[in-house]
Amino acid sequence: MQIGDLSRNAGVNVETIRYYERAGVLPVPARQGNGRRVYGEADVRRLGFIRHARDLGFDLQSVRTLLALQEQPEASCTDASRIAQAQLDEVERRLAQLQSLRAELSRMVVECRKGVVAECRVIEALNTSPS
Amino acid sequence: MQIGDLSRNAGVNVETIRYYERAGVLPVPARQGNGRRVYGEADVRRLGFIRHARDLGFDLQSVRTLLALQEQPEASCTDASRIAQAQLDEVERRLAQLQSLRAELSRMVVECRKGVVAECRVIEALNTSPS
DNA sequence: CTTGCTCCTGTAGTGACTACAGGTTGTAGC
DNA sequence: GCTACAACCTGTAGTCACTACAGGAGCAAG
Repeated sequence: MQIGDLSRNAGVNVETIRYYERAGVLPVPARQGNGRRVYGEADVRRLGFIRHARDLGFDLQSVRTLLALQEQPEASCTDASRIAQAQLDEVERRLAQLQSLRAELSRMVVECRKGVVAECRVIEALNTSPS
Repeated sequence: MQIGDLSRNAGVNVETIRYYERAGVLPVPARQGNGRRVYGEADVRRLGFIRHARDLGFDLQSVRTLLALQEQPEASCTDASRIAQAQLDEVERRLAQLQSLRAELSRMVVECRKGVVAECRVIEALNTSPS
């Protein structure tokens, strides 16, 4: 599989794949005789993981940590647990934040009677200092 | 009021205020004889609006639209509602994914505590998701 | 009159991409 | 074999929303 196939299979831009390699979240792949990158199924899964983690708002450093967690050998279960716990705390924090965002956005949308701007709850909500 | 006061009153970085001016979300202010920017209460409110919108995840283009709408009280607020709804959809999508990640991380931590060598399924947890 | 703060402009750095220039390789049709 | 063209390569620059810093000017207090 070369980079274009990986791109189609994982739904990730070719340029982004090369960027992830430079950023160290994708392993440096083998090359064909002509210099082209060769990938396998594992790379498709890894890319899928990276995209989901990114969509959830984790930065690439956290992605590196999560990937390392995935690759922890049996021996370092304590380490793995500690890393997982830290990520869990972060996820909980992010969940709480998103839930309050949702509450506010949802209130804005529900209360908007789709009338004139003068009575618009969306605009009004933004003019009110955040709770 | 000069830029430092506005910064303190609105809780926004001085550099960010100048950036917002360049970006066209804050109006170009009057200047004192010495070239310093002069602001009024309206700017404090506008900055509050911008920060609140940014905190809710709206990008500056959406902020520009919302600000433009705010200045036309007789216009329809359909646009504002649409922008807010799009943002709400995005937040709900992320919430769903984060909840499945939380479940997986939590399972790993619990299994580690039990002394079981947890088989990490973070990648699977994130690959078997919607969107 | 020096110290120190705030202000000014302009440029560069950040993270995570995205796009493009300019060159090489592989393949398909003639 | 020749030509066209897609897919690949490297390297650099642009995007967004800031943030930081260099280098200089203005002003107030000690």
